[in-house]
Amino acid sequence: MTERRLYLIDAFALIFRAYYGNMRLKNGAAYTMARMLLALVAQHKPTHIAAVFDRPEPTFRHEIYPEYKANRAEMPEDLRPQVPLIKDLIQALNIPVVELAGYEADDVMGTLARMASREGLPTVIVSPDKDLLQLVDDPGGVQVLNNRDGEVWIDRAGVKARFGVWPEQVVDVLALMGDASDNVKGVDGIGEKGARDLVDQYGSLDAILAHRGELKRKAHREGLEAALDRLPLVRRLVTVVTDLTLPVTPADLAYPGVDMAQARNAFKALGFEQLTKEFTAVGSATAPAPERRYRAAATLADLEAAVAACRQAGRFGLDTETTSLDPVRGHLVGLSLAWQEGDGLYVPLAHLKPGSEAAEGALPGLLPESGLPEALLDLRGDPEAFFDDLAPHLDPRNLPFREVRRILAPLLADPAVAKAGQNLKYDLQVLRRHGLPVAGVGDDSMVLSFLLDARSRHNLDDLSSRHLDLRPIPFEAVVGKGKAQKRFDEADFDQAVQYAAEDADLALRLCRKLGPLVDAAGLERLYREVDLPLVAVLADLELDGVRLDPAVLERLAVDLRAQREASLARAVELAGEPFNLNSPAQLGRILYEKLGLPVLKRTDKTKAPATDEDVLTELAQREDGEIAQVLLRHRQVQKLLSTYVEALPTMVNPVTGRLHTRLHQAAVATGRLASSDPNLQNIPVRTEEGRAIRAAFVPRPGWVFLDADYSQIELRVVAALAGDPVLLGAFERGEDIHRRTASEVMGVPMEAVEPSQRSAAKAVNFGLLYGQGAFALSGSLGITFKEAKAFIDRYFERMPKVAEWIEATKARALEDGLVRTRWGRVRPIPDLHSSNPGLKAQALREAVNTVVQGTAADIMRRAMVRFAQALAKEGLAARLLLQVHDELLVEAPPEEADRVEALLREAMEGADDLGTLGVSLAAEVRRGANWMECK
DNA sequence: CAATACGCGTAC
DNA sequence: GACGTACGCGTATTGG
Repeated sequence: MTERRLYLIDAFALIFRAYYGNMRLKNGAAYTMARMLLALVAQHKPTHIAAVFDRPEPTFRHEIYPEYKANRAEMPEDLRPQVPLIKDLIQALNIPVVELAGYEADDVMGTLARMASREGLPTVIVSPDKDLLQLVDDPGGVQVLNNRDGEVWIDRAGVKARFGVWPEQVVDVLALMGDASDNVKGVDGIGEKGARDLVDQYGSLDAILAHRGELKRKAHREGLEAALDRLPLVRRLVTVVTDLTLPVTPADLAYPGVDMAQARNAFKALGFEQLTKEFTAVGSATAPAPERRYRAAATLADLEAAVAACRQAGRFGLDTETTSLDPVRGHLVGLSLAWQEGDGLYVPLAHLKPGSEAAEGALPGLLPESGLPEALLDLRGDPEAFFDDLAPHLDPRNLPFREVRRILAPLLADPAVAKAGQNLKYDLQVLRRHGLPVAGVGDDSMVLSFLLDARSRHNLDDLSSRHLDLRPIPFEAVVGKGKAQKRFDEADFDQAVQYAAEDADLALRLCRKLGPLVDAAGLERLYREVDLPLVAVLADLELDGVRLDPAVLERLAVDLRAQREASLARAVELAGEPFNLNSPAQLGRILYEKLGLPVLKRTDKTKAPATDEDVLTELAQREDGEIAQVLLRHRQVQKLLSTYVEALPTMVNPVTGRLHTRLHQAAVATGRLASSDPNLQNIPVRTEEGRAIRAAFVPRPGWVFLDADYSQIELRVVAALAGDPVLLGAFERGEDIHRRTASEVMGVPMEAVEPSQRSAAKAVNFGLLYGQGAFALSGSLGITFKEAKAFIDRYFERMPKVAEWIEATKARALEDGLVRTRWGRVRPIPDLHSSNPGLKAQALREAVNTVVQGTAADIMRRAMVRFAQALAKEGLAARLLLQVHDELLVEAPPEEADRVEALLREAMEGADDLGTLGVSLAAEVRRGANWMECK
């Protein structure tokens, strides 16, 4: 018999969470609410339960304080109609709905909880709202279940731990800090932290008031003095009422359990197909779990049998579990193999003993500050020694790493056995760092999904529900969320097994499903010859990293900090008061309210007066514009310092001494790669000062950098796709394309083109790629709209094929609702048929730009694969370090430099071998002792 | 405290 | 309305 307990659901709080968690589906809030309640009922088997709602009528709080909740936004349009549906749904689940006019759900729950306590019935309040912590009372009394972050139970000690004070002190804290969302003002100068500290120190609000003259902080003393009259009212507003007269008693809330048929009818009426199906099954009172054959390997013989089965199958799903999402941090905790659908074997390697002290620093072999496994990072360390050190802390259910490695290594390294995974790049990196190199990347569900639709989401959860109609165990369900989040090696063992084995199974199933779709879409070659081999190329690139010389940046930092201080001082002097130069809001007040400068532009979202570079440049021209000038300089310096000069050195990996960026293959809708942590695709180059940062990027000692740029690759793509003879001719003759454009459009001979004419032509050429209009061109060139329009018109007159191609591309996009690159990569563009003319125009620009940018991106991907293959074939030591859209950075030993340069040029210039473009590609290679010298 | 939004600025 | 694709920093707000 389960323990008697009353569960009180804070209905609106959960509904809002359900709503924001599932906005995309029609009736998404109702659906998610149903799922949450079913999970709660299945997991906790409550003996008593109620869903408590707020009523729309004003409450006693409005009566004693008219402004109560006056700032509340209306309920979202698409949520309001769901509320009655949700009420019906809850009742269909046999859960009683309780509400009382004039009082909020909090008060009803408070009263019910107190009544239950008196009857000896323990109560659990399910809510993320901190206000309810005041009701907590144990042992055997009231607990709060915050199921926002996984599941967090909060008892008296929990309130103290999370909120800093005991439950009976919560109202005092709330009174001091107020509640912005209810429009209740607390004490000026006291925020949440201040309130907690004060109550903790003095014990209660009354005690604080009695000692208000002695408080340390002036702001606290003055704030309290000013709020003295208001505080009793505030305290009453935030206090939950526990003595209402209710039409129900806890005994009335006994829970009979879900009635399958009744629930099924409700789900069906709401159109929840999956749930309807689940509840159609005969049998138990709760939703039947789909059959899982997921288990952990208990012995090495289990593993050996699995390896044999994988070999037999010729391909298997592979997934690794680690202590960190960052592929160059953390260590292997286990790995999963799945060789037939529905099965999955998890191999546990480094799960900690339950309840063992798992503080990061306490684990042997981890660098104390970063938690990095030292032995594993530089690829030369000894992973087995690391696991030996770990052994005393490990759960006995783990298998010994040394033996597992011996058994698995040949399978993983065998290119004839295909590995299927979700984001295999990550697994490749983790395994290689543990002395388990992988060959035979057979399929990657993330890469497949990206090829089919570059716009959608590609994580395992989304893919599984979209393509398999399965909802995998959420990662958070295993490790928790927020403060209570654990590392994977600390998670519950059995849950970890299910989660991990499922991932390998799902990846295998997704690849089986998506592979044929990619083939059917005519994308097989793009997948097999570009995107799939790119996975291993990027894995290596990221692991290699690039060397950074911190001394270069430190010198730069000293100089820039001095400049920043000087401009700060001058700006404050000109403003007449101190302010935060980094705050556009504060800056706006100074510029436009205090100094009375004219507002030239407003921001898009909030219509606040803009303070961007354009505006400041304009203001700087004025007599009283010195402050704008100073700010421009400050902005530039601050940007360089905060984003690059001070940030980059902190991201250097302490073991490798190198910067390991991440390159994302399935991130950019056009097919470009994206770089992050740090982003090395936006290192400054335009200004001299910014460029100096590139001098800190250096090859390993004794080696050289080779840096290769595609020349005008996007314009070449346009020329080829449009078949424009003027542009194609210019490229074939190796001419300066902007000069040629100027010559054609302005009707002057090539040698007579003025620099200003060339730069105008250059602007038009770039604008072309983005679908720029005359208005924007006039702005960027500082000419009139009329002049710009005439310029563009003449451009298309001289190059009519380009105009035709643009129109044809738009027409095709409108017909298909999507665009494709030269090699078939797909990007759906939903707004193409928008009734909003602005959105539609934007969609058309996106369509044209995507074909150009995406085709160039495909070519660059292919070039990277070709180059990596060439290096491997010739057994060279040179390494590919970075890709910046049209540029590849390589480091090589000096004796390899000539050969590598030839290979690099060949790889890039011949990279349209998947479907000839019809224009020659040109790559320019430079050498240098640092990245700056390569420009 | 953390997550999120915003304004801004860097790259190609 | 009027130029496409990204990522990151600092500030300010929110958390229902």
